[in-house]
Amino acid sequence: MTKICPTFSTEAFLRNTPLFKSCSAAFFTTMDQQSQLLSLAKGQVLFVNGDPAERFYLIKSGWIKLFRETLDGAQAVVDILPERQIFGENASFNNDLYTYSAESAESSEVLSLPLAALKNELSKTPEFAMNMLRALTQKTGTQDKDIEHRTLQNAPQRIGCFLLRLTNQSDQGPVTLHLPYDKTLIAARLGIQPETFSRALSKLKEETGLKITGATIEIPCLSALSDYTCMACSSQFPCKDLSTTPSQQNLIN
Amino acid sequence: MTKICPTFSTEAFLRNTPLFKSCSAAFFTTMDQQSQLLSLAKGQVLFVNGDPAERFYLIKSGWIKLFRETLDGAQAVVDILPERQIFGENASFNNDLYTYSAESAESSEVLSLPLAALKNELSKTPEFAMNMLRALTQKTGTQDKDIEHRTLQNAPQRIGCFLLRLTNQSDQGPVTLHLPYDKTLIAARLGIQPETFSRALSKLKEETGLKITGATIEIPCLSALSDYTCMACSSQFPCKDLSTTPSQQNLIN
DNA sequence: GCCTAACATTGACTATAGTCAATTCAGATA
DNA sequence: TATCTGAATTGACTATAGTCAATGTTAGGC
Repeated sequence: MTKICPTFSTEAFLRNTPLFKSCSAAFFTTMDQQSQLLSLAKGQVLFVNGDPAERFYLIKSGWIKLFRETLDGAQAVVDILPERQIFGENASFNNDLYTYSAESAESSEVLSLPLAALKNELSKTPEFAMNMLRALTQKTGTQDKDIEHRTLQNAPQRIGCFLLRLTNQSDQGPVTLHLPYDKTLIAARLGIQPETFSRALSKLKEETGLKITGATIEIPCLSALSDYTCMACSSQFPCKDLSTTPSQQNLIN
Repeated sequence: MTKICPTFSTEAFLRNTPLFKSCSAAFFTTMDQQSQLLSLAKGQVLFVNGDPAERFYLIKSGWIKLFRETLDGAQAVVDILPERQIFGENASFNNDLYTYSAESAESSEVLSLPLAALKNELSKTPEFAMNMLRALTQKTGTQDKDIEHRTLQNAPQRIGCFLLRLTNQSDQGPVTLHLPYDKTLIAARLGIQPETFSRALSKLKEETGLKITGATIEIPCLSALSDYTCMACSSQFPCKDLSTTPSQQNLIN
């Protein structure tokens, strides 16, 4: 096993990741032996859409941007993943070709793991396959939500929704939160241009009384924000698809 | 088994549906015994988002619209499914609650089948679980594509893409095709208002030389259409995610 | 602590899509 | 075949977001 950080245990990290909780001992051993821990600078590209795939990835720290781009460089951000999320694994059901491009959105650490062993474990351990089905189902649910929001919500509402999902879903009173990554990146994630994002955030501020200081946002009244935002959503705050546990958890949206 | 049509065999239909090809004999028997064949009029609602779920559905004929709607009635169409597609099955990984609403887009026939038996079979037959994973992976891929298109393509391009995906992907010369369902519904599927759809189709006609007669569309030059349309897509025509077999197949996009 | 590059904001203008209302058209039904 | 209803189109106008260019702002590297 290639370790940049000698005190890090791939096996322990995998065992602590809920998705893998039912995997076999042999799986953990193989993964540990064939893993590589990669340190990525911001902007570093891991693979691009259509590349042949032998490995999938598990995020140890940082943020990974998944995107697709056209010949002339326009790009659509498909997702931005936080730690403990995997990506590239779907290539094993797509003729071993990646279906999107992946780059590091901040300096990040990811584990590179063998795809073949993953697929093997899926076919051998039904409980793991069920967990993977559960994870994938959650993903399609999130995508449905994204499609809905891009159809029904305007830019300020999409931003409001993004903010609400950063809060602890059981919060009542005023909340202060810190944006998890660049505004430009949030904008891209929401399918909005940076300039529009900036103006839309101002609008949202006027409409719902936010207090904004750089990347820190104070929400004096959650219900004012949710009234404005969730008006154009099929689900009301608190969001049904999120747990009421800490906000970081919910970034896995 | 409740049969409206006495000559129809649920078991045979399931056995001929690729997704179920690895299922156990017991599964087919249970499904056959507990199935119901439903005839749905256009506009009939099968279930709504958030309903408790005991059954999933397999389309025998027609088209089923999956959508989500806000309190004030605005709706986002998430997908429109053709025959042999299943839906509602994801509820079994969402606390047995449906994640979208479903209604018949044309007069349709669907098989209603027990969710519990599906979940049981998934956990018992790894090969079936793998097939389901493959199907779900394809679905997330399609959704990624949709998100990309809503981000990067304008209305005429989205329509052009829709048309190209109706063609046999190996076609070269002029193609004549028939729209599979109402223009209003196509518009909704693409996230466009009907009026905008109408104008955008005219624009596409001017730009790429289509000939339009009601729901029949002649494409004199495929490459003119794909040049115009795929310019704003990460993938070039013929679409990588479609087989080169008959067009009906590709509606499962 | 200063400098710099990337990020963020603002202004002015344009492009695109949405809305509302009025017809027109086409397919199903009697 | 006449009628009726929902679908489709068109026009006029509005709303929203995108583009391009200039200018602030800020965090990290030296």
